[in-house]
Amino acid sequence: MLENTENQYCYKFPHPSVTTDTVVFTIFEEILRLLLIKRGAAPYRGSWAIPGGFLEMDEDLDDCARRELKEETGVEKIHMEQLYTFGTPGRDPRERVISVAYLAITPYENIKPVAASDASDVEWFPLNDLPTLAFDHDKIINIAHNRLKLSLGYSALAFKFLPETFTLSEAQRIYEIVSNKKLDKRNFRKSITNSGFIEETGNTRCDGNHRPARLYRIAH
Amino acid sequence: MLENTENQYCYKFPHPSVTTDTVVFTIFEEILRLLLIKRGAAPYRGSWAIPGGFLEMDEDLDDCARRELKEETGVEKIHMEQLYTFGTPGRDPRERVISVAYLAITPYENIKPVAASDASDVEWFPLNDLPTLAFDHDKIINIAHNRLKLSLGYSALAFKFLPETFTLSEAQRIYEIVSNKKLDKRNFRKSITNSGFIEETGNTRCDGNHRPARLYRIAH
DNA sequence: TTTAGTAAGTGTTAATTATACACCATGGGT
DNA sequence: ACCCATGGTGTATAATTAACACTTACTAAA
Repeated sequence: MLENTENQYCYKFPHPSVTTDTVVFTIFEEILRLLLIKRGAAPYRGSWAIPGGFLEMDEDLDDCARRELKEETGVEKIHMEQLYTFGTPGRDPRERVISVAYLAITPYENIKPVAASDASDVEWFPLNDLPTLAFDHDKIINIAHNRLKLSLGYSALAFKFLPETFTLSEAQRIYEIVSNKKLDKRNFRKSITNSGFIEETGNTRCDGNHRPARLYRIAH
Repeated sequence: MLENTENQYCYKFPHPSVTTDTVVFTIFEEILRLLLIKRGAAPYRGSWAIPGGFLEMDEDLDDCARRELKEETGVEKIHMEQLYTFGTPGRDPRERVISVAYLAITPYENIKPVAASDASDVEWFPLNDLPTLAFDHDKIINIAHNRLKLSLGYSALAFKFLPETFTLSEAQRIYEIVSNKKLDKRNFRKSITNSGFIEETGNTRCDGNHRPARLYRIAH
């Protein structure tokens, strides 16, 4: 950097902007949904987009993703992981923008999104019924969905959709919805209890006119 | 951007630099190695580092990674994929730098690295015997190695170490070296020929006083 | 209090996939 | 012709995955 006078930051070579953008997934009423904001500022003012914004100079990428998500939607304390970085020239009409995309997952009940900052609205949209999106956000969402499906088997990612305690039937529904495949109840329970991902809490919960279900939590 | 006079690029908000850095793997003499450059300029002048450099304003991230690799080492026409983006503040002493890291794989015979540009030297180093590295490049290499091992089973990545045609014994050696496990010859040949990744060329090659080996190539 | 309804919970068998293991084939070199 | 070195092949067992149906425990309504 060469000088800094009256809010001007000058460099010998041009620098791109860096943003983080986050694809937040949840499941509500048996449907995989994601969190979009309505943009309150240009460009794409009034369009729906995934939440995100510009990196500050003293913050780590992960922190930026969390901060922007919280600022625009109020959402915090959520599972987040880095997904992919998008930087094709022209993807933002203002200037060259490199966007580090994140994948986030939350139980629906855990959060109550509230629009603020650059967002004039926030809403959960079914993944299969999305509005037209700003920038290349459709592409980012596509990659996020692929990652989600791929990781299901190899990781405990699915449990990030569930609250702290949950029943095996609830867990099975998550797997079925994300993978879009029906699973066998007995085989599912066998493999999931043998996986070591989860453990019994010792409690049960009854939510209807039927036998109560045992509650589980993520192990350790 | 606000103005641009005499090679000064000014912005209302500070912008980080963006670089790409590439971890290039090969296998030579049964050892997994990676390509390092000796830095010809500050910071870390004289230290070894993975090749990379600053993003230009009109080029895509993938193109930048290829260009920088070619400029510094002469290496081109090589398999590359995006790995992870590193952006912890302070990782570069000059200014805030976001580095999009790439993973590359090449057959040893395909390329002949030659130092140029900011590199005063280029060399293949055994992964298990690396010098002290500039920046956080040890961390990047670590993540690249993990990705490499993880992807071995699920992808055709291993074949990127091999020339266009290769024998099954050569392929097996790649898998053994990367995973660091000895494999059974018959089981390996069964699984690899059933995987659909490769097909016979119809030719054979003889390189010694023994039966000639059938040659294979990546399918399609 | 009996009955009907609902989701929870449980084992066994068959099919597939992964693992372990040893010898003959084919060429070059002497 | 014989030796050497690597290429190439099949089968039997173990482990894993896939398919499949009934009983249990509770609520609510008759």
